[in-house]
Amino acid sequence: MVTIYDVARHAGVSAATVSRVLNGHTQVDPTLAERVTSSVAELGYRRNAVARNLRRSRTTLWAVIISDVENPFFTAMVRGVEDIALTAGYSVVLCNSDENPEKESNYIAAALTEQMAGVIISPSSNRVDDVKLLQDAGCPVVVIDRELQGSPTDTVLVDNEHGAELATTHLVEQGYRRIACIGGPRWLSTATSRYEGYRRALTAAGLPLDPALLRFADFRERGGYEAMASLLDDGAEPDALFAANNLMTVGAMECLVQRDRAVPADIAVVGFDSIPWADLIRPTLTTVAQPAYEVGRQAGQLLTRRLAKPDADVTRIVLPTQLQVRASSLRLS
Amino acid sequence: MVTIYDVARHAGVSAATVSRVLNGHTQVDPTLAERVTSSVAELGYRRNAVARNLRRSRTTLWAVIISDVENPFFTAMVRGVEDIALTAGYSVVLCNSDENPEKESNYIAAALTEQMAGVIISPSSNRVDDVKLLQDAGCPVVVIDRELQGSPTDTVLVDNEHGAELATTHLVEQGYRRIACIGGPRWLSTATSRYEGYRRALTAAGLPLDPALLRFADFRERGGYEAMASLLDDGAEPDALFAANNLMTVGAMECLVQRDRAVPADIAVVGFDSIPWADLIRPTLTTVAQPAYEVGRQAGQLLTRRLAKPDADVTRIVLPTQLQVRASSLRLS
DNA sequence: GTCCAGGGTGGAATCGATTTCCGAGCCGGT
DNA sequence: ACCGGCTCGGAAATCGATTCCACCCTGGAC
Repeated sequence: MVTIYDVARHAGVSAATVSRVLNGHTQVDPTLAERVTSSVAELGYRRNAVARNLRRSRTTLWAVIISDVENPFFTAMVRGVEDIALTAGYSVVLCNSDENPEKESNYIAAALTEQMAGVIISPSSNRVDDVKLLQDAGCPVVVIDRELQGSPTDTVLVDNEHGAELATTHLVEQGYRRIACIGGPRWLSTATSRYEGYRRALTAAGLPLDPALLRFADFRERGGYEAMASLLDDGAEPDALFAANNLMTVGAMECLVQRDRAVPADIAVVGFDSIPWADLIRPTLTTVAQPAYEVGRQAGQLLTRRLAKPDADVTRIVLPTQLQVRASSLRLS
Repeated sequence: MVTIYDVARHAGVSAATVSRVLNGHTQVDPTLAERVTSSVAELGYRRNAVARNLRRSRTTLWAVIISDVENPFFTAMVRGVEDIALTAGYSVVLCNSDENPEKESNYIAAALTEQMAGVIISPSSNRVDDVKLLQDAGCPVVVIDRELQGSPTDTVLVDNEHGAELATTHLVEQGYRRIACIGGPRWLSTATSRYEGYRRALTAAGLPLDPALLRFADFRERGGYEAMASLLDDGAEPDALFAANNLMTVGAMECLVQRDRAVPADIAVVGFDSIPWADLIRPTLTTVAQPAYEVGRQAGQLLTRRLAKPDADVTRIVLPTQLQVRASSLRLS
């Protein structure tokens, strides 16, 4: 393995000079600099980032800890983070916590021991401890998608409550009266906000909040499927459904397809968060679209800002959601 | 920041002993060990992985360089890699090359400078140079999904040619005669193999290979859309389509929907690689399913094996594909 | 009682880069 | 000719862990 000393010897300078040329902080005689760069090329030298990071006691890596790699929302978001990271000279390490608090803790511990420059996380639990751990260790953190109570942290969210309210109101306006809701895990702020939006829309419309029409699942496809099945089996007779995330919407739809319930004739459906290729699904799905990529970008920008100014005020960004009406929620005349 | 020396001082032992306790390689007096562990807990010590990696000149990180995070095939595969990595004591760093050879080169360079323990890559070009670079530096590499000519490397593939042949033959058997093909970038082995399978099936059936029915796109949704549009606009009059990957299938379908071409009545469709929620798409899509998760697992296992035995023989694993017939390819009677 | 084997421990070197500190050389002004 | 100030290069310290090596101590063999 060729080290900086080999380069120095080959170029007839000291290791310090090689380092200076490589990092370009201070002035170096152009002649020497030229000798150094050509020696680097000739020997095929690549600097050892581990040694470098140790000495500088910081890295150029961001850990992005997301709760589900297979959810298109998160992958789109990661793209947004990546684009910011690259322009700011950082690389992104993607960690998949799989909605599992234990895996999440492990990744956080790893981020600390690996001296990551910063962490962007969508917490899968509302344990504040882990995030606190990072902050106490001086590691900048940005929380995305889900709000964390208790410790002030830079956060990027979408307007979940308003989105859910729009979706539900839309169903009301279409004339649906028995609007069921498949909510997410109660400990996630996204789930509670979306449920709250649903509730608000119902009361605003003067409709009762019927517990028989409520189910809470796990934000996964299978959970959505089972919640829908239970709604149908228990005879709650919903005429419409609001599902609180994309995967559960899909699961619910699959259940409806399997049981030959026509959408929207028998049951109208609105989902939260868009679904790839929503146009190919029949009927096309009405969804509350979230600016996933933009969430990632904003989180990236927040992190770069905090890296530059560790003591800046804590920021909380809320991005708007948008109701995209398609066929699945329209009242057939 | 608390270091191993702080722990040593607090526990009244030497740093060497602390290290021995932490790593558990050699025997340490249980009394001392106990003192060390409680000091670690009390001081909240976390070992500095950067320093550790420098000294041991190896890390416990795998870089997984995939060509598109937003393609469900790759995310499923990553899950497979992850599961193996975790049990083997490694962490996975996911890098998204975005089918961009330059980004890919950057990630490879980063993997080298960061002293990654190993790399799993789905190359977005057929430049062997980059992969050679890794191997020359002694960094174990496993190539997945796409074959790389020229240098022997552990590889995990699926049986692309056979899968494509099955798909095309199926269309032939359904009575279609003007079967179009939207292929992928010619420099990717997946694209050429799938095209080859298509070609073989046609000649086996005694059908001509009509250039008017051929398009080559970029494995992306937009590319599939445009290829389909061009097939329709140029009056090639296909009665069926074989699309060489999932995203292009979706793009083509979107084009067909937009132009009111009924599937399969006007044009039958078979896609390579499955699509999430294929059951919700109308008509349901016939696809060649790949064992994405299993590809990842096998790649992970190959990597652990090579890490254990750097000189083991090069392995090439080919996993089977499977035709899943759904509505989009059936001849309506 | 002496010697030897061997487990357990601490001191110090080491990994490969960065960065501080200091001295050498050069320039222009007096 | 001398001096102050400035630029640039090199020697050496440093980051925080691991690990080699030397030493001590204990117990068993003779």
